[in-house]
Amino acid sequence: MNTDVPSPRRAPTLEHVARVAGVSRATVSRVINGVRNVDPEIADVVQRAIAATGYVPNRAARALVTRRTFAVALVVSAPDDVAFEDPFLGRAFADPFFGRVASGALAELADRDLHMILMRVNDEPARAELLGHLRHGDIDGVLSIPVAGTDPLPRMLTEARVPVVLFGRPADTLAISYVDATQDAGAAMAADHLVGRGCQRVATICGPADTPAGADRLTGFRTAMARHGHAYVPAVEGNFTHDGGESAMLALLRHDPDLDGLFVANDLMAQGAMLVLRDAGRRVPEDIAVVGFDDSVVALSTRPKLTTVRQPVEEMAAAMVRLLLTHIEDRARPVASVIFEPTLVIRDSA
Amino acid sequence: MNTDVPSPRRAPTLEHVARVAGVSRATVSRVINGVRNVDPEIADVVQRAIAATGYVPNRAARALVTRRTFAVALVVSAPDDVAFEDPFLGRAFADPFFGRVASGALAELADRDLHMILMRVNDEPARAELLGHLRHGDIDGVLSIPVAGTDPLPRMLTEARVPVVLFGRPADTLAISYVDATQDAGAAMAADHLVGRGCQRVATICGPADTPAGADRLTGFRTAMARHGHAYVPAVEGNFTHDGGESAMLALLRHDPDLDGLFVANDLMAQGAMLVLRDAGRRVPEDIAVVGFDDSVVALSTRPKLTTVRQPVEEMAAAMVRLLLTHIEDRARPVASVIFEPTLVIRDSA
DNA sequence: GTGAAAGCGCTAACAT
DNA sequence: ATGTTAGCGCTTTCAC
Repeated sequence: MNTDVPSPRRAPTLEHVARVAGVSRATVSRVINGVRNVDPEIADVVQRAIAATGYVPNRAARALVTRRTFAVALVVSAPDDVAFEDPFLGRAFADPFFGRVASGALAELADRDLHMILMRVNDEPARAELLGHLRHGDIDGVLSIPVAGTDPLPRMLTEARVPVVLFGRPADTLAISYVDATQDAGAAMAADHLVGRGCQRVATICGPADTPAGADRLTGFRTAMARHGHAYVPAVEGNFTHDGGESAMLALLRHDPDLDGLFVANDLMAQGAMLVLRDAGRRVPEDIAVVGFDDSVVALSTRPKLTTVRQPVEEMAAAMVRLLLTHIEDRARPVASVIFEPTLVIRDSA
Repeated sequence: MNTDVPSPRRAPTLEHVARVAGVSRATVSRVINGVRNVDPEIADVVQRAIAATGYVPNRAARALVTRRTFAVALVVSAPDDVAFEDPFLGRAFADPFFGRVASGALAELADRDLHMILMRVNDEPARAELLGHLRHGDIDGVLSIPVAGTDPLPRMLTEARVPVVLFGRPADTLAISYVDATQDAGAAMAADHLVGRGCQRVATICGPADTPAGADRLTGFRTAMARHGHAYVPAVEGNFTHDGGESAMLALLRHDPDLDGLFVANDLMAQGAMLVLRDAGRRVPEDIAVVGFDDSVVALSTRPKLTTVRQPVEEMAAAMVRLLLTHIEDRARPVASVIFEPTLVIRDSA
């Protein structure tokens, strides 16, 4: 192995490695990409040359020929009428939920040397641009976190036949891959727990009816309550924000002042609701037991600490990555979904 | 203009556009990159051809020759001993603060068609990899959010002479560009406000001494209090988390039970502190006035709502992007910093 | 099993 | 002012 090749000031290329190893570029390329047809002896020399030169493949060059960029987009998408300055969406990145998704996906991507490009799309030009990137091969696929049920992006992505995985089932019936948790089962756990501790007058603050998560949690909760003999459960819809939780709680209290159990469709709203309950002189859990959903960081910052249904968001995000990769590697692969089971985390509020 | 060129099933290339427009690739390239030497007439024909074909430049090809990828990394970095599962860092992405930075930077980048790659680096391999990407030209530059003062990354980036901008001034004296707010001035506003409303026994929950923000806010606060005749201000250090705020408040109360004013170095800790105060039977602001720092979303979810020093985080992040671009465009450009002024947002806690 | 050679789509000299 | 040409660094037939 020829060791006195001058080290270039630019990053070493395949060519350099090849010269150092005394072989051709093609062989080095084969070694790097793990193609079988390589003599172990030669492979070894090449490996040493790679180490000696500190060679790292150039992504752009590789992307140009393979038509894969080894980058996926994590997109937070919303319909046109939802501005990211809205309380609902302004939260998008600030929301602990988003942080967990990003975190889980990142861990899985980093292991594979894939880059994660963060994008926010909430208007037609942005959607067109995203599609352009995909079609053009600037991005290999997309992990999408839809924040509203009316978002047109999932359908566009599906029709463009582009690798995509959604967080949560799509609002419309769509042939699209997604990762979700059994929202209804989670809500049922909340119901069982509330009933189990003896609550008789139970209500719920549910999520927006046009979001699958909102709808499923409400249905699951009502079904389980019915099973326990509570045919009717008062529900007020909130928008998944802290303030939304406050207003919903106010409305609920006005209507049913003697509640002794409450299921809130996410922790942020539960936090708001608990503030209102305290202002109203209700003790939690003595007067009214409260169960949230998500197990986000805010569940630990309520007083008392929030009992809540935990979604394994990080693992779900990791699963999204794995699923997306199968689609990227085989464009013909049929859509699939991966469903996780939530768990009840019992703390002090119920 | 030749319009009957068959549309390729692959994304159109410069070549296609050139054929449609009846000119050479070079000319099309020139109009796309806004090089002057183009006949307005021809430029117009080319523009139409671009529109007709739906042409979008291929990033990989462009990156290969220009040695610019038009992508910057937003890195959340920490020293080796800080695991991202720590309460301190687990927050990283979940922290509303991070969300604001990402949001502000993204807006500025999107306007320029630059991609934002999210990275988390908290060990040596990750640091080496990041440096490799930079040196290799896989990434044009980095926006760094250091979460602890002892982080070695800023120095490494500086020494590698790579385009980088920090959020907040570096912990060490380093020739590095950064964007910051006048932390001491912000803390002084809190002091003035507390003294202005008549507080006599004032303490502070400060941030980690090894973070510039923590240190500056403490110094600024003490200096301003001294100016008002309060030579000594009790301080307990917290770690910028909700729980940290709780423990610090507990310690403070044990030591100085009769406080009537409190400055907390960030909103998250203020939230925790207020919970402890309530448990201790202290009314805010009647018994003790509380001022936070940041004006993050949690400032609106405390009871009473938190009076706090606002940092214009989104604008600061946008400034980081602009500063970074100057470094990317001119590698020899001397380091610079941009400093913003915080403002006091008066709500109900003080 | 290995090398030679062609190109991926683009920009930037260099000619004209 | 425009076209021609030579690569950027890599993968991938296709010969051998």
